[in-house]
Formats: sequence, C-alpha cells, structure tokens
Amino acid sequence: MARNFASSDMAHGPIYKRIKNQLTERLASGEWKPNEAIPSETRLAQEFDVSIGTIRKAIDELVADKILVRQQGRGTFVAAHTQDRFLYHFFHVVNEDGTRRLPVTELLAFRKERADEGVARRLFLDRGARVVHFRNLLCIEGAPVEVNDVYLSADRFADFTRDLLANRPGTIYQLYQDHYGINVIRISERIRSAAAQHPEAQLLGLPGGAPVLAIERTAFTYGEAPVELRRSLVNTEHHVYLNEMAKQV
Amino acid sequence: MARNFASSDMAHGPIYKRIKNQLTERLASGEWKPNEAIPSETRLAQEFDVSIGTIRKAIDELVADKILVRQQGRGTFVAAHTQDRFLYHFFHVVNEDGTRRLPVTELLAFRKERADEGVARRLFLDRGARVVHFRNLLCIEGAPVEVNDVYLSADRFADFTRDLLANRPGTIYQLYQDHYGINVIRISERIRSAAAQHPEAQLLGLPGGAPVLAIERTAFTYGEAPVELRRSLVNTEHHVYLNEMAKQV
DNA sequence: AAGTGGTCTAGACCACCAT
DNA sequence: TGGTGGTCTAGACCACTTA
Repeated sequence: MARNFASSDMAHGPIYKRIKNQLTERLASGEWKPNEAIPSETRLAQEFDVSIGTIRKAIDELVADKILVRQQGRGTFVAAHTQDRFLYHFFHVVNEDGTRRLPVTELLAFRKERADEGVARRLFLDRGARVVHFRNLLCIEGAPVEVNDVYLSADRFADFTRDLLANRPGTIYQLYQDHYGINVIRISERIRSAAAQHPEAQLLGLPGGAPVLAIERTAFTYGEAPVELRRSLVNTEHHVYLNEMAKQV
Repeated sequence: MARNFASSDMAHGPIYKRIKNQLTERLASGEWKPNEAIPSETRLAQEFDVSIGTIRKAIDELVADKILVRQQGRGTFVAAHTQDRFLYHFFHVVNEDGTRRLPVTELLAFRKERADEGVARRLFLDRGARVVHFRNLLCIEGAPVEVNDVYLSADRFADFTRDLLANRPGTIYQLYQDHYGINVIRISERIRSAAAQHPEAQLLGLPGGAPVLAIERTAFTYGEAPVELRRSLVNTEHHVYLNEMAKQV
C-alpha cells in the first residue's frame, strides 16, 4: 500500500476520472440496468485496487450527473425514469397560466422506413438505414397541442411494434428503459417558429399558415450516443413552452 | 488531533454543510467581493479547526453551485458573471448549424414609463409603478435576429440611464451585477410562436405575418425576487433557439 | 522556492437498512 | 448483527502559479 501517486499509473488523467469512465462504459453496456444496484464502494475499491475515497469521488460525479443514486444503508443504484421524475422533466408544454396537465397521447401512424439525410445525420446512422417512425398527437384537456414524429434506429430497437407502443403504461422513455435498457440522460432541442401546413394544421385545429413551434429534439444515452429523433409541432394558442434555467454549468 | 466526530459538535447537520453556510453568509455580507480570493484552504482549516478535507468538501459544493471558482496554484475566487460565463448561458439563439456567434446589440429606444398590467404582474409591482423600458436589436453576423423589450423597476434600478446602457462593456446582467449588486441566478422563459407585425417584422427583415418566436423571460435573483422582464421576438429563418437539458433535479 | 489547489491513501466512527 | 453509504482526519505527493 501507500502508493501515494497522484496522477496515474497508466494512460492519462486522474484515477477517479478513469474509473468514472469505466463505470459509465459498464453502465452503457447494460451490465447494470436501471434500478439495479452497482457493487458496493468497498468491493469496487478492491476491484480497482484503489482507496475507497477514490471510488467515492468517481461515484460522486456520477451522482451529480444524476446517473447514479445513493441510498444510505442500501447501496448505490442506477438512476431510472419514473412517470413523475420524467414526464415533467423533458415535457415543457404547459397551460398559458403555467399550470401543468397530463397530456393524452394518440398514436396516428406507425411504420418502418429508410432514414433520409436529416434523420440519418441526427441518429448517427447511414442514409437508408432502417428506422422505426411513428406519429403521435398530444392533447391537453381535450385540446390538440402537439404533433410528434418520432424516429428510432430499427437495429437498436429490434422488434419494436405498434402494440408495444399502444399498450405501454408510462412514458415513451420508460418504454425505452424497460424494454431495451436504454436510459435517456440528455436532450437537445432546436426550436424555431414555422407556419403550419395542411395535414398537421388540421390535426392541431389551426388554419393553414398559423404560426406554430417547430421543435427538433435529439435524445441521448450514455456516452453521447443518440437514441431518438423527435420532430414536434406545437400549437401555442393556449399553451406555452416553459423553459427554466438556474445558473449552472 | 483525532477528534473523529462525524456529525457535529453543535447545532445540527454535517460540519461541511455548516461551513458552507457560514461561507455563503460571509459572501452575501460582502466580506469577499466578486473576483476576489477567499482565504486558502489551509487557512480556513485552521480558522474552523477542521481538517482540510472538510473545508474542501464545503468549497466543492460552492464550486458546484457556481458561487466560487477554483484556480490551481492561485486560489479560490468569488464567481462573477463574465462575457463568456454569462452570455452563452442564458442566450440560446445560435446559428442553424449549432455554432455560437457573439450578437451585436443596438439600442433602439429608452424611456421611463408606467407598468401596465402584464409588466406589473411579472415584476411583482403595482400597476402604474415606474419602470425603465428599453428596446434592443440583436444582430448576429450582420443579420437581425432578435428584438428585445426590457422592463426594470425604476425603484430598484435608480438612476438607470441611457448612457449607462450604451457604454457598458459586457452583458446587461453584468451591468446589473456591477452597478446594482444584483445577481441574476435564475430565468424563466415562456415561448410561443407568433406572426410578426409591422414595426418588429421590419426590424427583423421579415415580411409582415412571418412566424417568429415570442419569448417572455423573467429573471430572478436570490429569494425568487424578479429583477427583469424581457419580451423578445426571434427570427428563426437562419437561427434556432437551442435548449439542452441533462437529467437533473 | 514558497504557496495554492488537486489527487490519493488508510483508517476511524456514525447513520441507516436489512435480516 | 453485518453491510452499506456518510463524514472526518492527517498526512503524502503532484501540478501549477507567482515572485
């Protein structure tokens, strides 16, 4: 013992950073699934042959990233999405007065197709790769507010069926998590204003040419790997897209 | 010397939490000003009579909260808003391809007036209260992209002049910080889609009725006190509003 | 060279949970 | 009772900045 080295004994960077990366990789590989416990700090310290303090520092950062959750006396677990923790997290469309209501989803279309240029680029796929594509209509208190076109890699989401989508209990991201062990941890949205056209305008109960929000969202899992592309049109006549930010990162 | 207590020797909660609170209070009292160094970890450890590791843990959290900034070899400093650290934080309009460019601001109008219903509600003022109102045009690479109408309480921002605004070096929030000691720490934005009308459409180089983003932003300081109301119209023909969210809170 | 933050260790005891 | 995470210590050496 008493190795007392500060920076490394291989590769580069601090040990705890490399341990963090290795843990992230094992998370991404599916070795530990959402809501499962990872090995105890003591065991990891033995496995990596470092002090417990170093393991704790690696885990500290993963906890800060909301990738792991500690529970004193029980263990450290893989963070998972729940209805509450999730829906209101990445779903930002609320009533005009700021109150939140649960949206009701209606599946309008479902098919497998080939990725065009735009879809392929966002999902890091080759053009022409097989993708699952479905369209949703979201209504809040009976009023249509959002049309979603969702694209997934057919490879990654093998055996993805219309039934799976229709009969799920929770959010779509819970479906990815529970059926495919894919945990969405980051989202990037690009928002523009557009004029609604024929079919979508009607779905949203708007006249042709009415202004709507056009949102292109990419969802990522561990290691910045894209999971889902979603293109949404939002009717903001009686709803708003609410974005709150604290001084952070 | 080996006191080895875990929770406390007075009050409640872990020592590092109480040290964090005390440091925060001394920060708030103005004992250390933005960009000044706080005492070294060694000195603080002596002062509080705890191990350096405990001080580090307290400072770790303040750094995570972006209240302090560490610089190896130099010291630990009180975080301040700077051009970089700030502008790109609450300013989300970027080029179509995702690249960020510094916007150029042009002051179009400046006057003091009475708060109408909407302004008063957002700023927690009485209707008719005196407010500062100014209008900005933001251009990115020469192209007009955003018109801002900004409202401030004339009471809180006493002696706020056109010159102050025109001759400031950094961002507007730096101005609030440096001249009024008001630190914006949270922002809430309500985004809708709208059709641009006469004067604003022209300013943005758009035909009347063109779809634009209409953003109503409220900026808050400590204690959820509203500081500024800003109404923006954004031309998204060649720019997008980029919103990135990690799994958080 | 002196001082600062950055990393790491080895071991102590506490608080909490399951059994 | 045994295992887990939570806090704290005392001291080592590294990396960086300043003078």
